[in-house]
Amino acid sequence: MTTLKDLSRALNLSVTQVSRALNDHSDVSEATRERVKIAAKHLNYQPNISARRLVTGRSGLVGLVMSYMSESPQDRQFLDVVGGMSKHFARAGLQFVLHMADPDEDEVSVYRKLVSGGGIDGFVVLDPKINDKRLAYLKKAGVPFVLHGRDCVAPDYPFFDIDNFRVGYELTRHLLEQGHRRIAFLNGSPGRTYVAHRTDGYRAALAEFDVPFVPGLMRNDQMSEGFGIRDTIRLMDKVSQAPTAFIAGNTWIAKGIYEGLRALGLRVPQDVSVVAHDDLLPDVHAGAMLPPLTATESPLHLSWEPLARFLSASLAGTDVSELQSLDAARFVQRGSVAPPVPR
Amino acid sequence: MTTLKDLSRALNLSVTQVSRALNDHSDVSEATRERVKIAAKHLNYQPNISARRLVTGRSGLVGLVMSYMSESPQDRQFLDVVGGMSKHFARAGLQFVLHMADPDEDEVSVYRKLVSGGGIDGFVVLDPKINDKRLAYLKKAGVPFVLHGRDCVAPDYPFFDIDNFRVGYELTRHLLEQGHRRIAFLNGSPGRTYVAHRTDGYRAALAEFDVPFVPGLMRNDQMSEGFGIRDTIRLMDKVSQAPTAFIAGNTWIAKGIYEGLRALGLRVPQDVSVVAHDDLLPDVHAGAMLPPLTATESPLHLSWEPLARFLSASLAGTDVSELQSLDAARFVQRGSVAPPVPR
DNA sequence: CATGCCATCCGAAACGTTTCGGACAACCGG
DNA sequence: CCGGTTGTCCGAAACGTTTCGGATGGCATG
Repeated sequence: MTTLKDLSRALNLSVTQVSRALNDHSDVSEATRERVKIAAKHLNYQPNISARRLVTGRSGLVGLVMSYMSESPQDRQFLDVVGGMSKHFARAGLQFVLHMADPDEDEVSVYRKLVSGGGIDGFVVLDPKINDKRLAYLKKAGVPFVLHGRDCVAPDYPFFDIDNFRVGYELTRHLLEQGHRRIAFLNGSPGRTYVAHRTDGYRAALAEFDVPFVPGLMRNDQMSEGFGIRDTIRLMDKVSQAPTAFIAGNTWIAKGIYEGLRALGLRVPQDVSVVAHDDLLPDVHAGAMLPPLTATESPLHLSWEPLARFLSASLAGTDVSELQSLDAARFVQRGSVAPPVPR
Repeated sequence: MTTLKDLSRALNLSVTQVSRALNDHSDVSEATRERVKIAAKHLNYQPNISARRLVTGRSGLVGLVMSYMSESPQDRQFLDVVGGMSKHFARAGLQFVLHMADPDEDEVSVYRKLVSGGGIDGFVVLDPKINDKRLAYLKKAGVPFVLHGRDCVAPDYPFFDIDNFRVGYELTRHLLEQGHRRIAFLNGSPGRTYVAHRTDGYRAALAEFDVPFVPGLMRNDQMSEGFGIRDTIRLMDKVSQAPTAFIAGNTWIAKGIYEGLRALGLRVPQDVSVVAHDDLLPDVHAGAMLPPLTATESPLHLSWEPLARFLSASLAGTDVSELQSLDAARFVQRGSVAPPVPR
């Protein structure tokens, strides 16, 4: 293993200057900086993390904590999430530590342990809940993190999110404009912030059209095809109050809705309209469904790069204001919406 | 943060003795050991792992390098693999670093880079190829690793493998005993060691029954349903030389074979017999197929725990001989095999 | 020519731990 | 009483990095 001392010997420089050259400090001439960097590459020098961490507070390690819920539909996104993060952190020179927590272990204590004993510089936090305990801890402890999603409208930490209020609003409004008044929303798991944001958008659009909010039309469950099938049938069974249109939280749910409706002998969009939010997941394409599904779309796989970038920049001291991104989903009209049939 | 120095001051002892007391070394009296441990707990002492790692040369980090092949069917195992590893390493007090390599980057150089910083203590290596360059490098560099699979019959490194020779042998032999003589084998990707081992078992069984090996009946491709469908149809199309039985490398392939045969109007097992190796993957259950699939079974998800255990034990200095495990797959007879129909 | 400034460099300390080599006393057998 | 053993202890070095405080020489300014 090559150390700074080896380099300094080889270059006839002090250890100090070599270190400063490699870390792009100010008081080292351009010529020697070049010389040092070339030699470092040539001798295949890699800084010793432990030594660096001992003297600075930093380890060059970033973490992602997940809890293992076997067989949940999210699992299919897992490669995308973890692979994407890892790849981008590797490029930023950070090592990506994946910690799979025991499901019965307290979430916060996992973070605490990793911070105090494991020396992890910062975290990527996914899937925020309302009043998220992890966020509360990380904020209080002053540990850097980046969030996929948001806690509130204007947080003071780095985040990457899409405008889920608008997603809810636009999908609902589109249906309202076509004349629908009983609109069911098969949303995601309760307690998630993005689900709440979409609900807010939904209610805002209803309010604009003076349509009362009917709690029974808002369904919350883990996003899956099964949820779509089940709740479609349950909702359509209440004949007199059955919805004329459905909003699906993602394309898996939408696929379930399609199947549920087909099972009931109903056609999309002639009998019932359907719209969805489309994360552009690898396995279900809204445009390839029959009929093609009208949706707001926003590729989930584009999240990992900015998340990784934001966290490494945050560790490097970049101001929070530059590390916040709120994307708007794109509304794509296809063939799954028609005016409601009168009953 | 309390350090050893703080403790030594408070206890009126040397730093050395405090360290030795806490680490249960021999030459410290029982009395002071107690005294030290109580004080440590009282002052809430946490050893600084960076300092410890600096002096011991260990980082406490273990790595898994994967290359990102988007959309390959392996992706569905990814959560299982990575999640399982992470969980078990966390229990062993090791941090699990996942490195997603750029597909165009040289495999070996990735390892070299990770090793040379004193960064990573050891690796888990998956999916060994014949003449695997990663193994060659790790062996030469003296970096600890554990392999899922084997290089050769009796390697000198820790590994966890199942007896793939026997898998090939038993499945083939079972079909031979039922009278089959033209047996197709839809195996895995070429170049993998386990694929070669299964092929060897297949050939050994054929030889015992004096059945010549027909190269055209051995098909190698990435394990997927599509492979099963395609090659079943291609093989059955050569009417006069069509196989009377199929061996599938895993249950995805088997599912493809079932579908291919159904598409051709052929029944299992009346017209064609099928057997497979079953990794007990989460999404396709051999016993739940129609007809239930006769298979050798060996749960893949039981691999991760021993792999993690072997690697951490290897790092702790346990002898290699105790860190090698070769499991036999269990042969389960179900309803997918019948004697061949005479043509 | 004296002064100050700038660019470039270096020695040494520091981070907190483990461990090597030795010190000191007490005790034992001869 | 002596040599050796045993049970406790300690000082100091080492791990590889960053960084503080200064050192040196060249150059322009007055």
